[in-house]
Amino acid sequence: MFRGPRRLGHMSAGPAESERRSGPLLQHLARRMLLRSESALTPLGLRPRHLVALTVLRDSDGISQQGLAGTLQIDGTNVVGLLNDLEAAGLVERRRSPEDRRRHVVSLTAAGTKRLGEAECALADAEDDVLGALAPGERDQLYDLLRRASQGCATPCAEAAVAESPDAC
Amino acid sequence: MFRGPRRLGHMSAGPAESERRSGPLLQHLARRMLLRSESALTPLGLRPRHLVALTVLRDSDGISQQGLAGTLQIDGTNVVGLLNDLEAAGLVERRRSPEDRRRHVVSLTAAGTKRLGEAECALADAEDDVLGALAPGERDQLYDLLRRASQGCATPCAEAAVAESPDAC
DNA sequence: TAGATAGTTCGTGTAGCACCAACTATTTAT
DNA sequence: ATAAATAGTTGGTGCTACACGAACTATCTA
Repeated sequence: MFRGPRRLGHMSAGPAESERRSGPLLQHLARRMLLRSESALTPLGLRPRHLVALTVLRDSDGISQQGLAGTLQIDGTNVVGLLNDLEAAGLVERRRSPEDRRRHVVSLTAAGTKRLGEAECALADAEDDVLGALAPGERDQLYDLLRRASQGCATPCAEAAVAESPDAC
Repeated sequence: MFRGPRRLGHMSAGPAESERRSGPLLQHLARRMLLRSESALTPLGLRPRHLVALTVLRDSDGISQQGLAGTLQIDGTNVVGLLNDLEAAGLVERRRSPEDRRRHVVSLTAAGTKRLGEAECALADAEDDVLGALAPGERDQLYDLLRRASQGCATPCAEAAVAESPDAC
């Protein structure tokens, strides 16, 4: 039962169409993409999470490990292992920061940039598969939105949850 | 070393800017969203994965469990547990299909639709946090793209990987 | 000189899955 | 009618990607 019309214009409690959240869809599509990416990346010796790190590093080169932990939102101790992988493969470089010698400045190597490019080529099929319903222009649009969102919350996100908005929800 | 300009217009192997893939960014943002969603959903007795299922169910009501497994791309045996959770909470319903009585037709209950709406409200802060760099109109645009992509690969995706395209990559 | 901070290593725990086996109910093929 | 396939369920094992804690070094700051 209840397969009827979903009363779009309901007035009080029902969430208007505009109340829809991207979160669950983001997770859904990310998972689908993840599954297809794994096999595509294996020949390159990379895991999806490595690609995420490399992608983030391309946009924020010279970040500290702590900064990377903040951006990726994973624990610092796990960043170590992730970077160990990438550095062992010669894709990233850890250099001591001249200003604060406790810090490691992480950056892509030339090989890392190259490998990232190869990986993106290898992901073409996966993307065709998952985003097949979108026209090429729309995919560009999507990429643009994702990238801007990603850069926008580069680091500061972590403690912004205090803002008290009188949301009508 | 090699911090110099990244030779964007390189001619042969280097991936043009247009070769960028959404996959890694999708994963990145999905993770950020996931982390914030967990705490927001706890008071509602839901996990992020439940929200994904409910969201998918809203768009493909009356799907079979196998169909759901295909859409979510998780093993059928795990779908059982997921639906057990949701059914125990009264949010979804399993009815035997009249045409094929082996099948369970899964659909949102009224309570499920309501809870999903509440959850979407609860996710407002998380979304503000993660998609804060996007203007409201852009968020709508993003949602629209994600949803269309999601519906586009509803089920058939699984075995489409055979298409042989002469990609120049 | 003492304490904080960045990174490292090791170790434990957990959630979300995949995957296998065995079973029931039901449908389809022979 | 009987066999084989299919949808779902249950229970179990194992893996991966993390979180989180403890202990340590090097370095910076008070």
